[in-house]
This record gives sequence, structure tokens and C-alpha cells, in this order.
Amino acid sequence: MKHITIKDVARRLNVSISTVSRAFNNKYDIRKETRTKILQVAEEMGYRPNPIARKLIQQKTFNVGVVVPEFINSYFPEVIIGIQEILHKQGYQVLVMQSNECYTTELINIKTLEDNMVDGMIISLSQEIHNNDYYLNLLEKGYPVVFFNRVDEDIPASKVVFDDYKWAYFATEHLVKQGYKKIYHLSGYQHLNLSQNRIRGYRKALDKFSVPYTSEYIIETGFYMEEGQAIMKKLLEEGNIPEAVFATNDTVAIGAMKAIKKARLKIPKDIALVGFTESKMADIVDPPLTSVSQPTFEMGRKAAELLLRQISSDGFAAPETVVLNGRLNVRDSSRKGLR
Amino acid sequence: MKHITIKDVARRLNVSISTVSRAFNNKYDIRKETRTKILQVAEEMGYRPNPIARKLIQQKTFNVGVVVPEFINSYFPEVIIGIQEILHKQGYQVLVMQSNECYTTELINIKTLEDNMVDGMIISLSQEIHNNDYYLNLLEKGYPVVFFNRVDEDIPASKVVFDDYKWAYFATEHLVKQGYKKIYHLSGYQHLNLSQNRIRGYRKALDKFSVPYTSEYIIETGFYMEEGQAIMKKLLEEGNIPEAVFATNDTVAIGAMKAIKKARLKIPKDIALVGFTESKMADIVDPPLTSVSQPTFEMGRKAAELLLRQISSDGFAAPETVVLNGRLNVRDSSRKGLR
DNA sequence: AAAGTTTTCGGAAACGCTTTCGGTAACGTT
DNA sequence: AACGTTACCGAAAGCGTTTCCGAAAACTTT
Repeated sequence: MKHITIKDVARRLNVSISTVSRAFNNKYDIRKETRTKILQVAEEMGYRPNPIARKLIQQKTFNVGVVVPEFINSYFPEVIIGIQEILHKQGYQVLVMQSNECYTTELINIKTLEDNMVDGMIISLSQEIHNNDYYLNLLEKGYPVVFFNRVDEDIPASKVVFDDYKWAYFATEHLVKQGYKKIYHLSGYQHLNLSQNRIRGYRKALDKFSVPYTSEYIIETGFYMEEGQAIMKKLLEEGNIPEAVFATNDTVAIGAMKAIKKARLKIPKDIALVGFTESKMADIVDPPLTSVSQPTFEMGRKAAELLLRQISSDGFAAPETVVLNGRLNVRDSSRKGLR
Repeated sequence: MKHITIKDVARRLNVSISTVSRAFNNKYDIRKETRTKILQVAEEMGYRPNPIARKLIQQKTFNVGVVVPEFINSYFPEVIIGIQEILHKQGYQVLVMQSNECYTTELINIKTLEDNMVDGMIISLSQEIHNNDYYLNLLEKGYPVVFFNRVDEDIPASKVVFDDYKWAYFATEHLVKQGYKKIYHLSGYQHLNLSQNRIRGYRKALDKFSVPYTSEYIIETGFYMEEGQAIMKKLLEEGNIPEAVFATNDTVAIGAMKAIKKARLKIPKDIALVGFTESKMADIVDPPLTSVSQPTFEMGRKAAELLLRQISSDGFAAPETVVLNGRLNVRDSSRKGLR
């Protein structure tokens, strides 16, 4: 476990450690031949500079922290891959932590990352109600932070978000244009910006085409399959049978799908279904699920780029917000007139 | 971005930095009152010891590295959650890196982790053919390393694996007992231990019940949906229609399912299907897919425990291998006599 | 050939902490 | 009253680097 240090290399070559350091950092005040000689011998000896010591003195770690609510679903992993793609290229390492949708854990994670002197953070908020103070404080200190997907409008930081409003509108519009009337919306946690925006999009579409609805058509379900299934089951048992359902994500939509199938109703004949935040599941369920796909990898890449900009400007670049577009993938679950 | 250091706290209280350090490390040679006083003031000042400096001097980072091939599918993320569950409790941070199934990236990741002085690593090998030298070297140096899922039998390290042989046997046996005869196996990359074991299990079951098969029944497909679909399509076009298929994982099985459905054949009436390494998809496809579920979280927890044991014994504990059991979840995709 | 420049290098401080060593004060012991 | 113990604390070395400062060596210039 003994590491070879800069001293070993220096001694071996009868030079000072400063010189070895210079060779590795490609400084101007070193002779070309000395440099190549040092690098060559160091390589032979298997010497690699200790990043910990380097971090300590440089006050720069080339690490960035990423905090996400979970990574069981493929959504966040895909974003993370996008993030890594950009950051690895610039020599950064990415530390991934998950908050398990818990605000307290989220804070602990952030403090850990801070203690470990990450050069910046990319955060997606947990679904719990939260207090912004710590984030505001972080930003005031000039700490580079970028939020994505789950953001809070009251935090003046760079953000990259999906245009939930617009695409919820399109998803709903699609159902309207197919001729469905009684259109329900299974919404995510309604204190989340993203849910509010989807609800707004849903309302906007119905309003525009003068499709009647009541506030009871909008039901808060959270983000899990069981919730979608339970709510749908309840609706059916109550005899409240929608013609179509627009769910806040695929998972909830598929939960609803299960309930509908169990009730021996047909999709889309009896009830049409549209998901959101398309997952791989959309294409393998039966019938295939209409959904709105998000550019997850792109979201990660954009977040990383914004962060790099913050970092290189010492955290005093003006915050930017990037809004990403998606695509509506129409599949059988919402095609009027299928069997 | 200016951090409060131990010096600031010391100056404020008119004590030496050693004393502050002692307070934080709960050493014996400090008076109780001094300690509580220091802790209190430090808390007020917002001081937290700098982990980087601590790592440098202690030669111990309380970080462990995890290298997985990917985390798009839920399998590895679940294992990672299990790992974190154990390690966080012991004050360790977990750094996750992915090799993208590429051996070169895997090595780079490992070196990065090594440079960052992680106290140990938990690794699942990429599917590329690899050379063991670097791992052997690591182990020789006494570096704590645990492998899981994708292991190599020639590396004498602690491992936690699934009993692929046994459960491939059970999966196949199930098909046999349902009365299917012409049973194909879509195998993963055959140089992987895990694939070989599954093939052995498959053969064993057929041999035991004297169900005839040829080597052509075993087809290497890799791990992706497209591959399962392509192979199945080819089989059907060639008129080589199996009565049942045992696939190396759910993804491949579902790929096959797609091909079968496209050919307008019925599952399980025309072709029965069994997956492996059960994913959430098993329960949402139509018909639901029979599969073997693995205790992913448990696998992570076990790997973490083995690693902790290696770490605390200075890397000279004898390597242990833990073999985990699974469960066969029979669903409609393999029930003989369904419509 | 002396002086001024530039190139190249070594010494030493610093990053923020832990830990060893030694010292002082307070106490008990004879 | 002299000594040994114990409890507590400070000084300083050290972890492996980078970087500032100054000096020697090598060139240029006059």
C-alpha cells in the first residue's frame, strides 16, 4: 500500500521535488530535456501525483458532486451519463449521491460534498418540502451550483429544465384531437414546480379547445406505480370512468394500465392513456404507451456545461436557465378507434 | 469560498490547534469541559474539519470506489443502494464509476480511484475480455477489493455472486415440468463466468429429465433487447420454432417477446418464455414474464460487508465467496395451457 | 571582460490537519 | 519537603504536493 511519492522520483534523479513538480505541471521554467527525462523515469517507477495533496494546496479538486433523488428509474442515470460525458472530458470526476427523496439526506449529501471541496454541484431536489436557506447561502458564497429537472424558482441559480408546460399541453392536446372528452390528469406532487407546470399545460389545452373539466379531474398521485394503480382502481370502483388519462409519468400511467386491465377494460377503446417522461417501459407494455420523451442525456450535458461556465467564472457568472424540448411519441394506448 | 479552519477556532478560544483537533477526535487527553466548549464554539463558527487534509495525513479516506459496467438498467443501481446502505452507516462515502462495458475505461476508473486513495473497491467486471494482471497486482499490494456479479474465478479475491447454475437449472426445470420439449437458451456473452454457469444449469436440467437438445439450441445473444429480438426473428424466419425459450435476462426475453408478437404467435401457447435477473419489466409486459429474481440489494450489502472485513484486517483476510439465492417467479409467459 | 538578461533549478513556505513528544501544574505519597 | 503520578495541553513534525523567491548558470550585450 506504500505509494511512490514525488520525493522518491526526485531522489532517484538527483533533482529537487520542485523540479519534478514542474515537469508534471508542464511549467515554463524547466528545460525540455529535464522534463522528458523526469516524466520517463516517473513513468517507469509508476509514480502518479497524489490528488489529495494536490487538492489540499490548490484548493481545487476537479471533482463535482451530483445529488439526485434516486437512481432506480433510468431517468437520473441517463442524465448522469450526460453529465459525465462532458465533465470527464475536462478532467473532472463526478461523485454521485442520492437523497432518497429526503430533504435531510439531501442536505447531508451537500455538506459532505462541500467538505470534500467539490468544485461545484449539480442538484435535482428531493420531492420533500424544503427550505432554500442553505442553497441561497451556498450561492452567496459564490459556490457554483446548477439545478436540473426538480428546481425551485426562488433559487437564483443556473438551471436546466424541461418545458413541462408546453409538452403537457401537447400531450393533452393530442388526447383532445383524438376526440376524447373526459380527460383526467394524474399529477405528481403538486408542490413541485414541474407538477404545477404540467397541470398548467393540461388546463391550457382543455381550455383552448373548450373541453369541460372540473378540479376533480386532477388527482395528485406521486410518482410511483402503486399510486397510479390505486387511484385508477378507486376511480373505476366509484364508477368514475374517464375516457382518457394523462399521467405525470410512465410509471404512474402503467400503474393505471394495470388497474384498467384488471377491470377488464380495454385500452384505448374504453380508456386512453398517455404517459410522460418516457421510459423504456413505454415500448414494451401492451398496448405500447404514448408518452413524451425528454432529452435526458442532453439535459445532463447542458447542466455540466452550465456548471463549467460557473466554475471558470469563479461563480459570478449570471445564472442562466436552459429550457429543453421533448417529443410526443404517439403509440397505441391513445389511438382512437383501435379495437 | 473561504473555509473556516482549525486555526480560526483555536485562535478564537486561545487554545492550540492540537487541542481543537483532540476535541474533534475525541481523544482521551483532553478535559471534558474544554472539549464541549470547543465543540460548541466550532459549531457556532460553522467549522467542519477539512476531510482532504485529514485524508492526507491519515492515509485513510473513508471513501470506497464502486465500478460497474453501466447503470441504465436497474440492476446495478439497486446493488449500489445496498452497498451504500452498509457503508454510509460506517461513515464511508461511495464513489460510483461506470466502465460502459469497456475494459480500458474500467482500468482508468480503477486507477483514478486508487489515486484518490479509496480505502477499497467493489467491482463488477465489464463484459469485454480482460487481463487480470492489474487486479492481481492490486490484491498483492494488499488493496481491499471485492468483486460481485461479474467475477473472474482466476482472481483470488472476495466475491459475492448469484448461484446462476442452480437458478438456471430451476428455470429450465420449470419449463420441462410444464411439458415443453424444444427448449432454447439465449445466452449472454459466453466468456463470462455467469453465462457459462447459466448454460451449465440449463444443460443439467435437460440432461436430468432426458430432454433432447443440440448445441444449436444455445445461442449467444449478449444482454440487450435488440439482440434478443433479432435472434428470435431470425429463428422464426428460418422456421426454427422453439416450444420454449429461456433467456439470460429479462431484457433479452422481452426482445424475443417482441419478435414473437410481431410474428403473431402467442405466448405461451406457441412459445413459452422465461427470463432471468428479474427486472421491473417482468410484471408489466403482456403476458407477465416468468423470471428468476436476484436479491440485488442484498448483494450490495454483502459486498460492502466483505469489503469492510478486508479493510479492517489490513487487506490480509482470507478471501471469502458468498453465493446468493434467488427465487423463481412463475407468471403467465410460461404457463402451459394458457389460451 | 564586465555587466545585464534569461533560463533553469533548489529551498522553503504553505495547504489544514493529526500525532508524537515533552512540559507544566496539580495531585497524592512517603 | 521531596518525589513520583496523572491530567491536560502546546510545539513541532509530517502527510505529498505547489509555488514563490532567490540564486547559479548560461547567454547577450556593451
